[in-house]
Amino acid sequence: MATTLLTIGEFSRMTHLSVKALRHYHDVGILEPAEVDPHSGYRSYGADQVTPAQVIRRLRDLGMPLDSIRAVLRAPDLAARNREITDHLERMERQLEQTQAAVSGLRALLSAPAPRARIEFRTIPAVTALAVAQVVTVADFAAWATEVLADLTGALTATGLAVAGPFGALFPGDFFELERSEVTIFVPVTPASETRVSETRVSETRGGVAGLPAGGRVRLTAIPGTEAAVAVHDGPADDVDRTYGALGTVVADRAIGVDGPIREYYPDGIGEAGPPRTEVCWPVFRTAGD
Amino acid sequence: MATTLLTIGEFSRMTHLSVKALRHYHDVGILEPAEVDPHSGYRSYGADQVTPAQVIRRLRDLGMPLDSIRAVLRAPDLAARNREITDHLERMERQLEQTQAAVSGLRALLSAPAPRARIEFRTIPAVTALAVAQVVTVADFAAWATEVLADLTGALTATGLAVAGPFGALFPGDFFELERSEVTIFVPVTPASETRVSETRVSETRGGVAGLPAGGRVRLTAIPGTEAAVAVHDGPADDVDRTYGALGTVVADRAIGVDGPIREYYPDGIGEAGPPRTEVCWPVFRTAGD
DNA sequence: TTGCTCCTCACGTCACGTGAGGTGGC
DNA sequence: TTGCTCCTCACGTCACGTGAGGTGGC
Repeated sequence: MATTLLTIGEFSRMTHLSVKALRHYHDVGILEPAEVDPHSGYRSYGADQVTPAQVIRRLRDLGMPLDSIRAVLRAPDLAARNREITDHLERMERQLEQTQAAVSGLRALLSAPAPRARIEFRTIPAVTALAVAQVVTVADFAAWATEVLADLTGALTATGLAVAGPFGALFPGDFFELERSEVTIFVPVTPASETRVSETRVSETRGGVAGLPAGGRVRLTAIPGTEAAVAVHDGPADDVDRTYGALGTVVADRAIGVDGPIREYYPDGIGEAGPPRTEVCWPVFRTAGD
Repeated sequence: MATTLLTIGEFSRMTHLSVKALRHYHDVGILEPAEVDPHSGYRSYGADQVTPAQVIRRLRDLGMPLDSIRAVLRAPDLAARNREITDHLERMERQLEQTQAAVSGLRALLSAPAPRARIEFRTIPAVTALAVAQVVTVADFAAWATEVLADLTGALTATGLAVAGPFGALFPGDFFELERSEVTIFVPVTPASETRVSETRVSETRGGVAGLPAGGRVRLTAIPGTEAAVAVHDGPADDVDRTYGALGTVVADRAIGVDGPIREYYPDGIGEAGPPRTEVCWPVFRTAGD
């Protein structure tokens, strides 16, 4: 039974998709016309393609990229289809949260003066830590950090190591400059006596710790010490750049910045209960005046 | 007093804007470095540029285009600045509403079968109407329609003409195909006897009606009649394409579509109280079987 | 001197929109 | 035959990201 065929113009009027969009969807294989005249190139659409076209229109209205739409349309079953869609809705939700944070952050920025960060200089000792290091982008950092925290918490239990300080993270300079670099999240531990090793030994024996799964990404690592100018950021994570700005200004004015990753510590722990405080540590070379 | 100068890398770390973004903002004149070395091209930023940079970051997080950000930064006073920002927030709000409509529309589309539109064939007579015709895009239509309805309501009062039927709109085919065309919104009226004129006369004397402001866009116009297949859409405006699809399918199957604009009538009036019903009228050439 | 930072093109991305220039079908 | 619909390039949009290839500064 041949279904009624429609010209691209008729099909456009019926679906409220522009002719240009329909041709594009053909080009990228998202909505192939039922027939294409081999001589003239004229496209013909079937009446049964109206519903798929309407689905496409709504997914585009949701801001879903064409690649994801293709995945939805070609999903082998309802579960896979729903996964694609809910994944996208979650992405949108995260974006909405970011937008809301930007609104309130902007209000704060325009109404309040720049926070004159209270800055202290601190000597941070080297420690042994359970750590995960991976190349991530700024955009992916929050989601990645959540996973890593779960892994580190699991590793603490598995190894029985005692926590020796707050969770922290190392950000190489180019993480902010390129929006992508190898970030380390760590939790300092007191190694049990039988696993206590020199820093060198630790680096050499990465992963060779009882309780750490061999294939996992958590490693027992040496986190180097540093001298740093430290400011506490008390507020939403999205506004941490204000503290970076205030801290960087002071360092540029009054101290000698040195190489080495910027680090953050989370002294309140990291839970879902409101924004935790963040200690931002900017490596410096201390002079007598500090 | 010279403010501390920072390299682009330092400035990037302090503001969490990527180096590439900073160079781009320089290129398009949104954030000019305090100094540029004429020999090496090296950019230097002042510590006092950190706050503007943070504002830019938040406006970008709000999805504000760079042109609007430039307008915000160069606004002569707080009122102008706030106007730019609230304008953008309103655009975002409208987009959010559309997204929500898409979510519920998608749910309906995936769960319920295509509405088997109840279709009737109707002969629509020519009428005289107060009307506004203007080239608009699909994206702008809703906002534009709201304005026009206010104008038409005002014109009804001003002229004292009696309403002779529900509000309606004419959409040429290429409105959907190109997403932009001349749309007409109208309200049929019974001309007072002294202004009653033949259709031809009406066309010739556009605007020459007592009470209509000469410079306004409302005109007394003849709306031609037509024969049409009609389906009623009962639901959100964003889902009207479902009725278009069902109606177009029936027309393609069972009748002879003819030229002429698609029209919509709004028999419940157009208020803020929930989605009004929409009669969608598709021009056809009737045959004996209908 | 090495290695790091910074520089400038030139091109890619994404989902189409905007013409230009031409042809098919009633 | 006219005029409308449809066709295919080729290029533009927007806010940068991604290299390539090269230079400055400590």
